[in-house]
Amino acid sequence: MKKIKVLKKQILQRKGDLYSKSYKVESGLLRSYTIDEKGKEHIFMFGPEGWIVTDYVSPNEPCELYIDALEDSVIVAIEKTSSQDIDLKKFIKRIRVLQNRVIMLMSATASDRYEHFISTYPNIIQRVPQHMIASYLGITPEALSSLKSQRLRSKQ
Amino acid sequence: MKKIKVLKKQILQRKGDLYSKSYKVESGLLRSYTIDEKGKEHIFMFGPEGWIVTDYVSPNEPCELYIDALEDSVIVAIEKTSSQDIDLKKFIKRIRVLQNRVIMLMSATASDRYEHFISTYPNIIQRVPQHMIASYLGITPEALSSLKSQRLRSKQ
DNA sequence: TATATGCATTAATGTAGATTAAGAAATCTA
DNA sequence: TAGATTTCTTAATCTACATTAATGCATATA
Repeated sequence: MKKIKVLKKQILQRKGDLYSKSYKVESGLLRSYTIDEKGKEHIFMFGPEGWIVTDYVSPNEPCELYIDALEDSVIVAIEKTSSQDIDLKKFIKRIRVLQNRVIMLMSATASDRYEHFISTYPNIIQRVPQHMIASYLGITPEALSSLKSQRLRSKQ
Repeated sequence: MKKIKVLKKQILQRKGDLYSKSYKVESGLLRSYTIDEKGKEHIFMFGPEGWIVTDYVSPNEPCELYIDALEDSVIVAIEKTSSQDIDLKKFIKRIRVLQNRVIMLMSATASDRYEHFISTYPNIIQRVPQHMIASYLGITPEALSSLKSQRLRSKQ
């Protein structure tokens, strides 16, 4: 149970790393993401205070995701092998989130996905740049920008 | 451990059901899917022989997915509460599959997703109608059809 | 303080895939 | 066997979002 201070932009884990850990966020904000063949980043998850950010791979498999800090943060690194923290309900919850994400990507418009995002994670929006929200939603920053101004216009 | 015979089109589980089980496929083919607000089906998973098809919700939560049989099948229903079958590696594997699906939906074209599908599940293609493959890929049957003929043309 | 770098917005143009519609082929069912 | 139903294909049109590019602003760095 070691508490670690990390600075904004610090990378905790890279794709391909072995012996990856889980990171419990005490304060600050982490994210996990991939980089595709075209060099484009795709954000999987934002991890604010209280969340656990991890790449769900078995302890000794090479990991799939990058994890870095979006703000200066204090985190606790947890060994994946220590079984006391393997909470099956967390796994199930994560699967449901991912299932839901797949449904959203297949059936909802970018606009719907944005509405869903701001109602689910209202506190995240102020803390991360727009292009990262776009990356999470699976659209370009430009598309998000015009989507937002349409939204404003239609509300007033 | 009860072995059940189910006929094609038989529904094993509906969204909202409580006390859902896991289904191990001995022979035949199952699928899990959702129906969105517009009434459109989205297939999550095809489950041929040897696979376990389940909705990853906690034993007593209402489930999210429909599960039905695409072929006459023989299956074994497994209680979720029986902890002997809770294999963490299976959960992790499922999460990775879903993670990968999210990446694919966000970064790959329909054509890339189709190529990926046929190389990952080559045996499924002959067994299910095209519109279900399309549903799995997140495109319309028409889009899949034209995509296939383009593919043929470019190969010969 | 000046200059570079990152970020958000807007507009024009392009394109993947949706929608609609119609017809042919295959499969089911009476 | 005949009609109904499901499946697949093709083609025309439409639209959501990508791409490209230009501009303004904020933040970082020398």
